[in-house]
Amino acid sequence: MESLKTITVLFRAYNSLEKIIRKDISQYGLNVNEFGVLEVLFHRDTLTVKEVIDKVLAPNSSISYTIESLVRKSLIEKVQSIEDRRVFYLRLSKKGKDLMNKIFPIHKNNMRQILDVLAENEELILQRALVKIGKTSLEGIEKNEI
Amino acid sequence: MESLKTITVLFRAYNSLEKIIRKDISQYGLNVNEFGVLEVLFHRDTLTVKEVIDKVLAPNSSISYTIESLVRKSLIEKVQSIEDRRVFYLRLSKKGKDLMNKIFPIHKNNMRQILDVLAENEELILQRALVKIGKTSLEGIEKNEI
DNA sequence: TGATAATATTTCGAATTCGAAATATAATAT
DNA sequence: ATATTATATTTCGAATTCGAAATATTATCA
Repeated sequence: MESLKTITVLFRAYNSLEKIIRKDISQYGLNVNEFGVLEVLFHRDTLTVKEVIDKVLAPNSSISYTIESLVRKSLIEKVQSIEDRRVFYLRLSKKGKDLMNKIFPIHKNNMRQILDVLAENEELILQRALVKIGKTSLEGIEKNEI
Repeated sequence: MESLKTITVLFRAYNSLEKIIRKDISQYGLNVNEFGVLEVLFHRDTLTVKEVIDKVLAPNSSISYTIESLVRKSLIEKVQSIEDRRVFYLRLSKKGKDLMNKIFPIHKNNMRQILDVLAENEELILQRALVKIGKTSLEGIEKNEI
């Protein structure tokens, strides 16, 4: 392959999805990063700040701000680790869980509706390809190569 | 399919690519939107503001700001249409062309290096799938359905 | 032990990006 | 021809996001 069409369509797909999500969740007073953090905690229960940062892939300063904001809104709880006091554990509060139990199914429905233009097999290949790209570029970032 | 894994990996892939691009082009004093606009004009010669907005998929206010900034940097030229004076045409200046002729091949190389983890066939399927997703979600945005 | 390096997280000011409303112009309908 | 609607673009203030440096704590090593 020669062109960057893949990058172009990836960016376009991302941007339109993001636009939908942004609009969808703004009615609950959430922005995209906030929703991302909530979603990660919704599925994984307790995580450290670092783990959340690694999953969401946004800069640590942004996530730090986001977490602050979610704590202020009482949607998550933040507890300092006793063994290693650099570390803070995060988890959804009752309020946060309730919100996500309400929002997430709707969100999931919206997203699945879009994804269902793909055949099951197609979606699987898409997933695998995206994972590969994600991994490869992450390596580039870490090794500072690119 | 049931889960939203596809969305997750799409967002991760996007975020790591964006991080690389951001870093890559910041050495030329450009941000991602600026580069996006330059890239579009690099390939299409003359476009209106609206056409650029539709291609980049960022909010018109953001692109307006970006265009302003590129004009200030003398990287693009902006000319009002005579037939329809609501419309402004955009194109790269000499300086902008020179910059892109220098930057783009490097950028392309970096991106292709990442994409080349995929087999040709895999990349083609990825492209098609992403186009479908992009289109479907765009329809959702326009019809205000989701 | 004390110094140095590594890791986790936050702070800070600047830059970017956003959505909504405003402006400018053109197209359509009455 | 005038009013209304539609389209293209910008303005504006607020919110978000960024990168770099700072802080806090732990691990390593001389």
